[in-house]
Amino acid sequence: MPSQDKNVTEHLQLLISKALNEIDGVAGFPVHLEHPSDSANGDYSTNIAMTSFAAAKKADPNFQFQTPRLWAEHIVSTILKIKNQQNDEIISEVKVAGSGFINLTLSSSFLLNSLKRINEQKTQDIHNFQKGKKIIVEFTDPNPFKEFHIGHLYSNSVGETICRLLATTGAQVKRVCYQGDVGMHVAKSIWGIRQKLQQEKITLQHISERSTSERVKFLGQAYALGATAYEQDQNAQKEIKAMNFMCFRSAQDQLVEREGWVPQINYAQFLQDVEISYQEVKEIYNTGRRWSLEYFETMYHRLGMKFDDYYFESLTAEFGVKIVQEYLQKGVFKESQDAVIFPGSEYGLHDRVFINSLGLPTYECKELGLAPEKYHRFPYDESIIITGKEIDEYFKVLIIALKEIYPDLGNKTRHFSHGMVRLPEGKMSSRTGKVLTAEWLMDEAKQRVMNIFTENGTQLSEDEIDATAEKIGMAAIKYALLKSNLGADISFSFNESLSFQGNSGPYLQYTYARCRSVLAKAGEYFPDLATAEFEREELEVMRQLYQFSEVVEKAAREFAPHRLCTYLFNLAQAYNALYNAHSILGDTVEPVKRLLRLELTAATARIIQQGLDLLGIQTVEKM
RNA sequence: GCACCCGUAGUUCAACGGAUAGAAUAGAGGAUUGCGGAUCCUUUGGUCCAAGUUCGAUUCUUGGCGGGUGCACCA
Repeated sequence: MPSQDKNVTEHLQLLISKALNEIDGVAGFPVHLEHPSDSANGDYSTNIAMTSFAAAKKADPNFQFQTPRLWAEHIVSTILKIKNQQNDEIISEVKVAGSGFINLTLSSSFLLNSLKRINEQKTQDIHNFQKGKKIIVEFTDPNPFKEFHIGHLYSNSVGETICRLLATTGAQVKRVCYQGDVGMHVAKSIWGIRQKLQQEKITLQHISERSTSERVKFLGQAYALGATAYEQDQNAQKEIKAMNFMCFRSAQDQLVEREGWVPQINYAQFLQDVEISYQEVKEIYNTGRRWSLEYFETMYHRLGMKFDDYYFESLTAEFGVKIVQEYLQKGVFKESQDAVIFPGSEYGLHDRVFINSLGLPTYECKELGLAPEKYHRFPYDESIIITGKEIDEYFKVLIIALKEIYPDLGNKTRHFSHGMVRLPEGKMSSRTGKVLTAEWLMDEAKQRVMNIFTENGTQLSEDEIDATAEKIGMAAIKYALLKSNLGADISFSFNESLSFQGNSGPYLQYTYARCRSVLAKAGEYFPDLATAEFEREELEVMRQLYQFSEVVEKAAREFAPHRLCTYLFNLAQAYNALYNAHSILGDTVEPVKRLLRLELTAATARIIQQGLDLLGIQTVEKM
């Protein structure tokens, strides 16, 4: 007897393969199984008869089957023969349908067994096909001194889910965040801070005493001030450029002090006739940077995740410059118009600047320094980088360059991108100040939940309301971000994304809470499932339940969290339909049915909880 | 102009080359003297266009049309 339901799909594939081996001309033919969209066509379906028809006809001169359908009948009879030989009780029916599909229906004993199994285990087993594999995943990547906006929230939600999916397949996952703590955006902020301190006649110390979000608000205003001045005031522009060099230098100084690093760039040359005090800029820089990073931590905490390590551009800049200079000598890079470029056009892509004409590293150069540094700290088997899709083109060039320099690291690196967060009002911009911050969105979602509590009533006590509203609001946001395919843009209209009806995070939480409520009312019971005739709604729930581990594995393999969302929603729908059609605890319900339905309720709750957890979403017992 | 991504109900999204293209939402109509009505049921409505490959194309190829993003010293 084969293992019951460790992996049904593989078991069925094996069964069909055995049958094919007994038929001339199709031995070893790949068997493809799928779940028919209409359950009237069974639980599994294979198109093997259609795909192998031509080959079988060619291989056998005495081929006697006129159509794929007749050919399918022949395969089915062989499958049934094997099934009887090995006393297979997993499938109850195998038959031909349509133009030659072979449909397989799972037996009720199999379905009952998998139901039982789900409820016996605290967490469901997922095939650990990546056991021991070390995977480093970079995501979110907000820039210190700037807003943590909803694009970062999107990247964070996607990244965290990917990490959880990879971990559940056995991988050892390292979550890392890479942050742009140097560059013009930082210099603009510093200029703005200095200006504001002078205007408002206050010191950094005064701001330090304010709350984290107050400080961040201050930084945001400072950036806006600096950005505007940069465009309108030539003198300010000159000062900002100087401050930029000072920031780089400050980071370099630290590296020199800490590990005796040999400076790669002489920043002093850019600072000869500058009147601004390096010490002053350095202090503003270090303080503002710290405020920002502290603020980001509060965001990660609220999002329910934690990074294992952080990388900064100030560091990778130095590393990158060293690498580029070394490989310029070796001919990987070229000089062009006083800059150092990677000739991507020779690889069918486009050229990119790695060191600009002033001798400063660009983002590309820094990223090149990042790869070996990541490997140095965590010798990975695979490196995943998740970003918005606006840098797709650039990443293609970067990975080619990486492969030229460190073939091993280059081959281990994969870039995944998600779409843009589109708003009805147009694209987000930090310059026009029309940024939607993650914090604002999370507060807004929470407030909407509070409003629903007020309107519809709630079963929660006063002191539970706040924490629960937070969980439901977060569920609404994360689910809205994760439920569709990663490639396309997300349209973020509030009424759609924060709707708590239909295909939403709160719908799943509601279903979970409903299940828990039923189980609490049922009190203690002893599962003793007996095979009986199933109602249609009961059958539909069971047909969803056994697929959980399969769906999770697929979502992990394909980096497609939306598959898990779709699955959980289908399960919840099937359960709610059962709930509405049949009584569970009513007096007239037969004991056998009561037990079955309670087991279905318990399993649904478990699967929803585990599934939502993989999406980084918490369940609530009451709402 | 060139490159990449994307065109599916009014809207937001599914569909590993498979069967009658599924959901949600909006619209219309309904359901509880019961376990949570943030639920459920019924109904209206769709593959941008044209060729090609295939037993079979929303999916693959080519060409249009439409949208997004990017195209050297920002990240």
